[in-house]
Amino acid sequence: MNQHVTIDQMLAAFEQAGMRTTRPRRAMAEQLVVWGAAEREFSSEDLWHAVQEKAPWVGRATAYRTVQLLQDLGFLDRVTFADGTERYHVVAAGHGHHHHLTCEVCHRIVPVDACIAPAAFETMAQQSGFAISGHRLEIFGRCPACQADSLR
Amino acid sequence: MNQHVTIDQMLAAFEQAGMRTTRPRRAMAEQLVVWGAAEREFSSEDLWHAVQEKAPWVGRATAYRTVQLLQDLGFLDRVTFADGTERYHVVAAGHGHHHHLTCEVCHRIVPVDACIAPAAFETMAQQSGFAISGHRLEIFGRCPACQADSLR
DNA sequence: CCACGGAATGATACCAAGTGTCAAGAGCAG
DNA sequence: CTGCTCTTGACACTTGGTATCATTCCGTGG
Repeated sequence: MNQHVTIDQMLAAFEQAGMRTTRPRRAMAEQLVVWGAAEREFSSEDLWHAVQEKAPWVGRATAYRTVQLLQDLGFLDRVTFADGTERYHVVAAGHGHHHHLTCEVCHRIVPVDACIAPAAFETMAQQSGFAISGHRLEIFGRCPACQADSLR
Repeated sequence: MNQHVTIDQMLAAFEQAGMRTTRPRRAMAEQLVVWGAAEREFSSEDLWHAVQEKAPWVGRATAYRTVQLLQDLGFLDRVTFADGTERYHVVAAGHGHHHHLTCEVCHRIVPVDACIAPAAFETMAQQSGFAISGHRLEIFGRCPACQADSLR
């Protein structure tokens, strides 16, 4: 469990979705695997810049399109930080429903399993009449390293 | 309870915070009270446009500044919708900690009291070592009216 | 009632992030 | 290899928000 995603998995997902495995997509998958292993978060713009160092011919629009795509395919998670910025990170393979605890200083991300009780959803659905389809939970804090830093 | 905010309350809050009750702020407070009563959500840009009809001399920057300010003062809540857009709405007076259930079609907002159990925060704090400082929970669904619409 | 100091404003320029368009390029099936 | 079509790259454009700064106008103290 908590295995990091491989390039082959991403490319296979493209094929399976009836999409082509093109050179730009391979280049970006490579970069994302690296960032996934390092558990680093990034914006679409970041991805574009990083990929350009290895493959300068990749266009900006393509980077944005690919991030959108990989998000839809479930390889990327959009995470909101305490300062309101939104970035992405590579979701670990075989990781089910979870949310994110993020450091408001260094932006480190820790997945957490905690969530609202299903019964609570049931209750609010009945009280409001809504058909509930999804939710997002973001938890903010300061990671151990940044707590230590602020004491100095 | 669940009383809507009045213009006087907003202006009093400005004074109490050592800020001036200027003409633009009055104009925006008026608009916000209307939207608050109608439980309508809006962006900073929306506010600017709306206020301009009554007070064309109000500048864009001022609208943005005022929204930021009122958010800090606790009169406005930032709400995230299912499509990822972020907008504001006037928080009802005397309403404590709560989250939002939003309609993914018409953007209607319903406040809900449900939240994570304090014990769960305790657990994740201990497991991760983080000092937890805050959180955001957004719940998405389809309101009764929009469910009915989609059947037609 | 007036005058003054500084907060607040409005105009404008600017910036970052993301989208739409479309001709050209390149997977992949046959 | 060939051709169809998905995908791309370039770039103009839009949107949403911020920085700057001279000018305005609150609100206090006289």
